[in-house]
Order: sequence, then structure tokens, then C-alpha cells
Amino acid sequence: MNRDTRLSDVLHVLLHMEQANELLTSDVLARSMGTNPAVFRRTMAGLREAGLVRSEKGHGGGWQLARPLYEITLLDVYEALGRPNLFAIGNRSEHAECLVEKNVNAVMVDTMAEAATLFTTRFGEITLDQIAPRHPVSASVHAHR
Amino acid sequence: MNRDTRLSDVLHVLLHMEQANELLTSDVLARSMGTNPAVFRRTMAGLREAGLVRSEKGHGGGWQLARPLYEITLLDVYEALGRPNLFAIGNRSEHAECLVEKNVNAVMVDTMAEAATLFTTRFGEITLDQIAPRHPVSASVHAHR
DNA sequence: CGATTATGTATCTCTAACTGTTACATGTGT
DNA sequence: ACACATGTAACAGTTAGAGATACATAATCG
Repeated sequence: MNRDTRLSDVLHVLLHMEQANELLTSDVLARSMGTNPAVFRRTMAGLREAGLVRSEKGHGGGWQLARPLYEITLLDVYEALGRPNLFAIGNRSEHAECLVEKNVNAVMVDTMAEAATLFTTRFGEITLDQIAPRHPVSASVHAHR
Repeated sequence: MNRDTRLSDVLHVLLHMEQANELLTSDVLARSMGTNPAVFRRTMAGLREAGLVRSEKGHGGGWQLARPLYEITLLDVYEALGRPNLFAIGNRSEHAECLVEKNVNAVMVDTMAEAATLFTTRFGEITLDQIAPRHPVSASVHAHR
């Protein structure tokens, strides 16, 4: 089971977008994310709808942040991605008749709910400027693979 | 990404094994788990090696618990399954050069480590008898699908 | 206006991980 | 011997997600 790296990928790109301080195209940003422009746009669509970033079409178009880093929490980004599933484990059937299965499910669901709360709490506490390196790494966006 | 239901499945079967109080075959238990005997054996191999259950070959063979329910924690079962991956999210690359990526990874890794600790703590606190219904549901193992 | 450049998105293909399946060797009791 | 059960390797099938392609839409430049 491969992990969903979208949150990590998007955070990465957002920080680079801030450092660039100019419009960057899907083509450039997708390379920085290690993918292709269509996947990049698909991934960023939610962030645009959530008002975290802006995109402009046509000549000289591209992407930029719609808010300063300190006004974006990890939770904002996570939710803009559509709150992707956090866990790789779960119950096979949700509505069980069997009393044993009900009890087993309850334990799993409770623990996962507690862990999910932990995630959203932590994510809500962290703003993107807290992740940004103090001193800009580089003025240009570069690929990492 | 489909969820790994092995922990839930195995807990379910273990509780039924206890209620039966006799050797049950892979064939019967696999049905109760909603799969086939080979998958069942593959899944239970770790539990046998961990000493949570015993299996016997040949005529009249099958599976039984090797310990009472109150001496088995969910953590024991989870570890016997090989500590399957808990999370559906993660970082794309683990050893990044880029300082931005390093920071992003650190946040993700920290939060996931904290959540993992929560899981193992909760799992370690719960013994199987705490999940078992007070009064036996049924003397026979039955399928649920 | 037309050419160019960029996003928006539907649709299809590809792939990797896992489950399911089959086959057969090994062991056990009658 | 024979029947029955586990142990496990090897192969097939499934499927969710990423990757790729195509094309419509929109904005800017000359």
C-alpha cells in the first residue's frame, strides 16, 4: 500500500512558491513536485477553491499564494486537499450484526478517532511560516529527483 | 487505497476461537473471516510464531488460543501481524537535500510518530477479554457476509 | 485579430501492492 | 495406507491511485 504524499508534496511546493515571489507555472511547479502539470493542477484545485492560492491563465500566468504563510495552517492545506484518509488500517465491514465484531470495530474506531483528533490538532497549530527555513534556500524553484 | 483489515479480522476470529473452546479448522475460521483457508493461514502465521495461538496438523487438527484472552493485548496481536503500517499518508522522499523538504518531512514524521505512540499505547492497554461480549454470542462460529 | 501560452478538466492507460487462488509438500491420527 | 489438516510457494486477479493525453477555455502579446 503506497502512501498518499499529496500533503507533503503540496506543503513543499507552497513554501517554494512563497520564496519565488512571482507567478510560477504548473510546468515548473510540477517538476519541483516530481510529477507532471496535469497532476499538479488536479492536486492544487482544492487549494484554489479554498482560497489558499490563486492561479492565472494565459501569457505570464501561473500560481501564487493568496495569503501570507503565517495565515495558512497545515490543517487548512489538509482540508483543502479534501481531508484525505489518514489511516492504512480499518474494519472490513462497518455495520456488523455480530456482537464480537461490533466490539472490535468500536475499539478500532475509537482509537482512530483519537488519533485523527491528534492529527488535526497538531496540523491546526502549525502555520506554514513555522516550516519555512529562516533564510531563503534559493530564489528559484528546483527539482529534487 | 484500501484499508488493511487484518488486525480487525484477526481480533474477530480470536474471540470466536475462545468461545468455541475446541479446535477449529482454517476452513471454518477463514469463512468467519470472509476469506479462504490459505489467506487465513498466511495471516495467522505470525500469531503462531508469537505464541498467541497453536495450530495442529492432521486428523482433528485446527487452531486454538495458546493463552487466555486476558493475557493477550491488542498490541500483542498488532505486533504478531508484523506491525503493519498505520498511516495512509507520508513523505515522498525520505532523505531530502532541500531544506524546505526537510522541514516538511520533520513535521509529518513528528506528528505520525506521536500518533503511532498513541496507537501502541491504547493497543497495549486493551486485552482481548475486554472486547469479548460478557455472555457468549453463540457456541458456533458463523460467517458474516 | 490571430498566435502563443497557460490553466481546467475529462478520459484513458499504466502500475504497484494486495488479495485471492491453486498446487503441492509435510505432518498426524485412524 | 488413507484421509484430513496445516505450511507455504507461486501464480492470477483486482483495484485504487498516479501518470499521460487531449482538448476546451482564457488571457496576453504582437
